Amino acid sequence: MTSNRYDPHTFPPFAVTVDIVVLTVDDALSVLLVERGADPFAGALALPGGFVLPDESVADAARREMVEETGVAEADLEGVHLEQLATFGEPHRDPRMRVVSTAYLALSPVKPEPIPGTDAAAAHWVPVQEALAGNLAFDHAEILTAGVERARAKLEYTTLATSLAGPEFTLGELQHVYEATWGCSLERANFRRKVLATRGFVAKTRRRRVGEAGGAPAAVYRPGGGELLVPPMMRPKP
Amino acid sequence: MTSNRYDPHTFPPFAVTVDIVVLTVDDALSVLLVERGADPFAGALALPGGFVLPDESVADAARREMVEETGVAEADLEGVHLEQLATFGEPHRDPRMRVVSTAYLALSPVKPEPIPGTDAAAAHWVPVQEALAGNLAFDHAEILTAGVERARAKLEYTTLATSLAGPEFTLGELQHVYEATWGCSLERANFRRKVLATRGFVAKTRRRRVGEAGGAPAAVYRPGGGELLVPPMMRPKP
DNA sequence: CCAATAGTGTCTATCAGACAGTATCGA
DNA sequence: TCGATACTGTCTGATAGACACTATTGG
Repeated sequence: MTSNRYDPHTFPPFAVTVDIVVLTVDDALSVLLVERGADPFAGALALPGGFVLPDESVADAARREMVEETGVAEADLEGVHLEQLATFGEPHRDPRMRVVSTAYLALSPVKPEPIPGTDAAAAHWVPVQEALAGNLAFDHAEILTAGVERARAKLEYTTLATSLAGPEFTLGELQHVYEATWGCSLERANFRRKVLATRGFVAKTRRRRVGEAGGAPAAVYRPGGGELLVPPMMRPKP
Repeated sequence: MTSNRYDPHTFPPFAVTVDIVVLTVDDALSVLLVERGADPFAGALALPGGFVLPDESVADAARREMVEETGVAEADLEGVHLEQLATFGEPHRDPRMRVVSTAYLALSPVKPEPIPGTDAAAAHWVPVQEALAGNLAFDHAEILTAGVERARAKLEYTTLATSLAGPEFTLGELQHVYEATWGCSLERANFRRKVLATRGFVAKTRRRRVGEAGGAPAAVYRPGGGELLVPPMMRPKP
């Protein structure tokens, strides 16, 4: 290790930012995007994010931006799963300067309403498919793709779908989270068997709920406390 | 998005580095560490790494450090699997200045010999268990733990074990890679059945090889080209 | 009544765990 | 010969896929 390589006086200066892929399941899997006001990419859609502050950890910056830019109430952050996704560090990914950005993945059961008068006012939900078909700013299409892939993979071997389904949900809703995220349909009976047979996946409440389209009232469940799904939920081929 | 947040003239400057967790399987799962010459942590063991240069991507920096600090010949990099692990950005992880480090995970089939007269001269292989029991510099114990966890998980659902077993290997050697990485023993017959039944995992060569401890000559295999293992290789509980 | 959703039961193919048994090397 | 490793075969239990059937709601 040559000495100059760690010399604090000669280090090459970088800007470090966080970008957040906030996903939720409505009808389709959707991502929260903000409209850029200034160049470059003025008017284009971008992931919410911003600079890491000098005395703040990268993870703290991600949590702060969640509150500032997405309108998630600080109290609601409890129910939102937030994890580090990957770091993007191509030299010219931002045309103005050298910026290294650490992307985070957030899975939110609710759709926080953009709050007028705040940074979050420019935010709105866009179906992922639509977002990737349009032109996102910077390399945010690549980041979004990585986020969606991570979410899809994690539904296989963790109980994270319960984070997307909300604090309370029916098995039908939980199945819809899987189907919207994976973009395929699952056998109802087999899905139920798998979920109920996996210890710690879901916990039954005493209540039942009637869906919007009628049908028999469904039992209401809560997340079961477990984290891992072994063996994993199988994902169909096509 | 407030305008000052992206003002190139007011951004908080950070140093960005890469740290590399190079793993190989000898008798035990081992990691390449370098002895630090200067404070802080002078004399302590650390992961190889260094600054990202101003015109270099973070991934390129990782590849460059692999060559400069680990003694892997540039040509041998072909056979080494290198992937981004995670980014560590606590404010005081380096006591001298604000450093954000992106960790990479490298899986190498060979043990590159430290080359005298280069940065790699200070490098040597240490069993992972031993490395974690000692005192690594900075937050490198945390980074190493993350690397080992990633490697263990990836052996389950990818064919990456073939990267650790080398360009050519016997099924016994491949099984040893799993056992050393997971720290458990597997049923020989079931392991063989799983590996051979998975398309694209291994490809048979015409040759056979006799092991060090005698025994019948084993068929020699090459990596089979596939990436994913579906369904995954099951990992025993204890 | 019908449409739609919730919930249950069952048959079958697949696959992992366990273990027995044979074959082939070096010493 | 023995010890060690390579390789094959088989039984069993667990589980996923497919599908049929019943139950309960709203309209």
